[in-house]
Amino acid sequence: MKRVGIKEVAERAGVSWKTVSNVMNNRPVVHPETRARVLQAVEELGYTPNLIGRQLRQGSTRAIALVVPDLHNPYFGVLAQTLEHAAKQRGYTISIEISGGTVDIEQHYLHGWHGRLFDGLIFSPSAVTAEAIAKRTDPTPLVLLGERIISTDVPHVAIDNVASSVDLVRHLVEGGRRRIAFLGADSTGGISTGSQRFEGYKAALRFAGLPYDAALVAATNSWFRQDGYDLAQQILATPGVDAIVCANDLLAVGALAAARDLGRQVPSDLALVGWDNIDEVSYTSPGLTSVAPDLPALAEAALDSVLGELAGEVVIPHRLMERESSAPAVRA
Amino acid sequence: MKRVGIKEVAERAGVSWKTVSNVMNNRPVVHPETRARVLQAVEELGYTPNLIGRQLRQGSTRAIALVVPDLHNPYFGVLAQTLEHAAKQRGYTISIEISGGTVDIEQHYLHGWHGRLFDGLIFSPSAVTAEAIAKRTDPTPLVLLGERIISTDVPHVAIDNVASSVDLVRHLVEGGRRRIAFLGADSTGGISTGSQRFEGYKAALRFAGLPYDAALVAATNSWFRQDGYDLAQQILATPGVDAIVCANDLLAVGALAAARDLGRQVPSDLALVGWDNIDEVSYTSPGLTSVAPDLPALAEAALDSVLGELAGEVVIPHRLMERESSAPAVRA
DNA sequence: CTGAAAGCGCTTACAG
DNA sequence: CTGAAAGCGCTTACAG
Repeated sequence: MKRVGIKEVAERAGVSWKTVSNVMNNRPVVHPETRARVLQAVEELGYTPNLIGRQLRQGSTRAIALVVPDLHNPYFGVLAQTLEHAAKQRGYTISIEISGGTVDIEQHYLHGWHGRLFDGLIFSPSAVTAEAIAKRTDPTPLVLLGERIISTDVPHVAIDNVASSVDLVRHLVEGGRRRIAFLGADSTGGISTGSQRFEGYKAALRFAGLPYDAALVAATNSWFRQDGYDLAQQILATPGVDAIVCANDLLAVGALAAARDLGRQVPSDLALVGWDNIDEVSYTSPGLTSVAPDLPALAEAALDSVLGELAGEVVIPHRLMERESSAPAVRA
Repeated sequence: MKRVGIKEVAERAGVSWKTVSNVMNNRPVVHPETRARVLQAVEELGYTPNLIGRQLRQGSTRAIALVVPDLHNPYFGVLAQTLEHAAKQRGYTISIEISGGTVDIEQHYLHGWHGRLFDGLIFSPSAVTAEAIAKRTDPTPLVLLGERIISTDVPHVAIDNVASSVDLVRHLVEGGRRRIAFLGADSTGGISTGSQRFEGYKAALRFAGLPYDAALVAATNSWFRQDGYDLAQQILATPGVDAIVCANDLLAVGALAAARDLGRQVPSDLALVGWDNIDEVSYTSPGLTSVAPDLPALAEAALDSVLGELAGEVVIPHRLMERESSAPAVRA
């Protein structure tokens, strides 16, 4: 089936192909009757404009790449969908790119090896270092999601990870928890989402007058359910733990399964909390308390930033979604 | 920052830009020394080829769109990632497109209004009708995921939905279940994934000599956790139900929550099973039995089909992942 | 092995 | 309001 081009349409409508272009782009300069003739020809021939030609000429694709590490975490799927919705309002498209958390692929996007296919990059960094980002020469606008990587002046958008962590710990303390563990500290020592949540945890413990105990901290940069399961087993070997702050919901889901297998009751003898508020945590037993980022706000801010309407750092509101997993401990 | 083009590279290397093109495409015709000079110029100038130019010239993007209804279902994220991995081996890219389950957007892709951005379409149909697909004139190769929509000869790739449903029901019967409900029958009456799973359910009941009871069937084409929760409540109002076959895992997760809220014990007085084998069902309490499609096989078949190396219908192997939710009933 | 020309399908000034 | 020309950045034959 031969593809029909703008020339065939012009010929059938008896106009120049420039006029067809004007009609397709809804420019007001076309005589209504001419426009009608053109539209009819378009209809009859089933013409659809070739966007590649337009993109080449305009030097823009009106597509923005969202680079995420892994779609096994449903948070990223929902994030992508929220962004897609917001981008559409502005006449842009979101392209979901999976980095697999590998340095190679992350670099690929950072350094423009994607070949101008995107007008901007919304980047959820995983493996790449701050230096690599700083060395960047590719002019594609970039915004980072999550914590600022130290020493770069790249714009970034995130909730306040320290504050939200403090909120969680205060909530646990108010519920009577005293031996609160942390699962998901950064294992590389950089500034990351995990490290900031860990900072908030330590600050809140201090404020509450609770001792910090390194035995109650498990470090990992792999945040899947199985990691939560394995590390919670480890944490719960220490006696007396009555709560675990998990650096994301997937870890909390895994920790919940571990608690169950160890015969620990949630929430009566163990509280569990996390971040992201993925759909799943409303349906676990018990439901898991989670920090919910304002996803629509995040999407708007990321787009504003990547489209050059906003610079620097943006802090997104968050909300503590309290569920049964952190209900007050039953005091003896 | 001005973008550097192929001409600047050619100039700096002292060759014609055609030679640069030859080097970039790893064509063997270039003198090693010339190639080295070119590569050095590329490096020094930070040149990255503009893929839009190439795509326009070649009439191909080497990108395949995966059109899915909604990324709130984690199955589609994992499917996308599997496809992406498989496509990369073949030098192709996957573009995840979200239809929102709306006819408009589905039509958009089916009828080529995407503007030649994709060399092929892997389509998980949700709202679109068989007629709309049959009326298609756009020449972009198309493969459907899931059940064949009746009366079209478009290639499709799916597990055997009838057989897998029979497998589930037999498993339940062997576990001693006798009043088995079905959640997720097609509410529109067409041929769909839901309708085929429902057919398998009815066939298996008949084979097992169990009566079919319409009161035990809940129809819905919305397959999220909340739908499962609501409809399971409804089904469980009928006394004696000892198992529910849910048309996907999300429905089963919702049904599990409903059972819990109604004080029903899973699996001792109610068994629950589903399809898709999403990660989540290994961590619910109890774990949910699910039909696992062979995702890598599905990805390969979908690519073979859309790239024209395979025609017609492909049936993908599936496996029954037995978990605690369908453990044999304790007989009195 | 390298060079000069043409063309992919559009849009962008510029005339008329 | 419409037309003829040029050009976006590449690759594809075709000569040499």
